[in-house]
Amino acid sequence: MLRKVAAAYTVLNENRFKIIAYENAATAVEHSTSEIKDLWDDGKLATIPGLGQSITQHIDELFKRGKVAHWENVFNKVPKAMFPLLDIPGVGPKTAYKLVTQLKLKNEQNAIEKLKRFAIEQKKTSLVKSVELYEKGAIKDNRININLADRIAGEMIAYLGDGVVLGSLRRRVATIGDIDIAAKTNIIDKFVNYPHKTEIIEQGPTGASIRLSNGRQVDLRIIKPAQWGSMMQYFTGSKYHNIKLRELAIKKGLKVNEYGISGKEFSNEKDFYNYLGLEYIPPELREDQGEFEMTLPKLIELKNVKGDLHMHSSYNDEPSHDLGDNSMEEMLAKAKELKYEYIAFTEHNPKHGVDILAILKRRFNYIEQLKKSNKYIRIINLLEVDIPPSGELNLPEGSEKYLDGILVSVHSEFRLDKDEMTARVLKALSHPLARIFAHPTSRLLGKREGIELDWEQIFDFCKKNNRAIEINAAPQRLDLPDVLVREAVKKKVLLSLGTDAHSTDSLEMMPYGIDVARRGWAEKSDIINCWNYDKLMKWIRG
DNA sequence: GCCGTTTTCGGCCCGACTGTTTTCAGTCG
Repeated sequence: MLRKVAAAYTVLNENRFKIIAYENAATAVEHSTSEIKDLWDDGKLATIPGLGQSITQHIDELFKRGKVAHWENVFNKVPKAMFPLLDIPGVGPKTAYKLVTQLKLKNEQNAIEKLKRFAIEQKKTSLVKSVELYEKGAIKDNRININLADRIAGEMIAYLGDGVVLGSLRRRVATIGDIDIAAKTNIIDKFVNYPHKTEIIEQGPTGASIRLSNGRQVDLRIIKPAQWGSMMQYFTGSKYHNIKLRELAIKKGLKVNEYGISGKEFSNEKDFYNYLGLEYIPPELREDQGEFEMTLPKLIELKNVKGDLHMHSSYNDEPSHDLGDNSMEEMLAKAKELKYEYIAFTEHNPKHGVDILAILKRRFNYIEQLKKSNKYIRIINLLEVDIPPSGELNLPEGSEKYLDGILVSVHSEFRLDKDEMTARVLKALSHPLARIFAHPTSRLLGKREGIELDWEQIFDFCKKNNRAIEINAAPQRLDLPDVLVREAVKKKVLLSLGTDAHSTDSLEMMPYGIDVARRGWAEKSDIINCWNYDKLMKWIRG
């Protein structure tokens, strides 16, 4: 709605800063950690920067009456059929309006279809191309998980023999659109002849863009060494970080662009930031989320992690869900390779209708044996237990004899409403063995939205009752999401890192969890896996 | 329309690319 207002205002030649204000408001809503409706319920709408008095009032009206009189007025002044056209790349409000008027498009439903016919008839090739791009779904929701982007970028750089990644991939965002690569040597010819290329999108003296056979767009920029710092900074973004940076520069009487600061060039990023009176800001923090105003954290690093607290071996405890591919012994050998001090086995809980206590006892004995035969890695005996809708865990009295503690997590009935879901999770977390809330939103990137929870309640409960919340490092999960990690860190809620590995290979996914932790401003003191074994066990045993 | 450690008034990022009703508006990142 906010974007629609901005578009309509653009057509109506409203004050351009009012238009920007609406766009900023839309972005603020999209980036909010809470559903806007929930904030409204709690009367906290105005706490979101970018929503001022006027827009807050309009949103209030929207939730109370289902529509906003002022916005309806604005929409009525422009043709409805222009709005769907805005999804076409290269088509903004002005172009959409022009097209709709020219073609006398009346309704929203078939506007794009009619437009395409017109474009073909009039031989407007670039417009036809744009519509086709739109139809291919190349516009939105075409992001890939970060591990796939890493692989594509890695293969490309290996092929080129030069280059570093920029953009969202360098900021370690969970999902990636285009892949940006920068190089100091001119390798454009080699780049556009990449074997997996299907199309050269554009090619010029300072860079090129190609599309790969998997549909991914890769951009290459050749950067002069003297301008490496400012160019890296500019192309790493984020957009909002850069805008804030330039505003700050203006206040200091300086002008920032990708070539430098007021004409001065920078060969590295640190000097660039320092020149503006700022310390170097790690790429993961460049989202205009307080990195300019606040003292920067000493971010957690991979080497701080002393163990993995979520993994599934092939040990058969007759679980409700899948087993892992590798034995406990194989997982231990891999953990040794990763130089861990300890790991936790966290197979799924035994299913209904089996003798759970007998199974847990057998597993306990097996692990005790394993502890004796393996000298390098300390073993923690946990279990990942399903949270059913009732919140009642399928774990009989006496289980505590055979477990150090449990992770709890949601694996079914993802669509309960927020209050029911929160009650469900809090009930499970109240279980005396519960220590870690694993993959808390249960999202699967690009496949399944996360569950709805009252995060403030969950965080407060965990803080008060000494429960940890997991950052699941599996690249298809990355759950807790970074924005919620930030909230948890602000509230000093303990966090736990786990790969949720089902094989020895996936134990290597820990760096993706570190990325999320860093994007959430986590320091090593926020993460329980950075404790040594004794301290951790003391915490687990309560 | 939003916002504030110089401001409650007077600012609001910057440049590349595209197309063409040809020198600038529109769109994008």
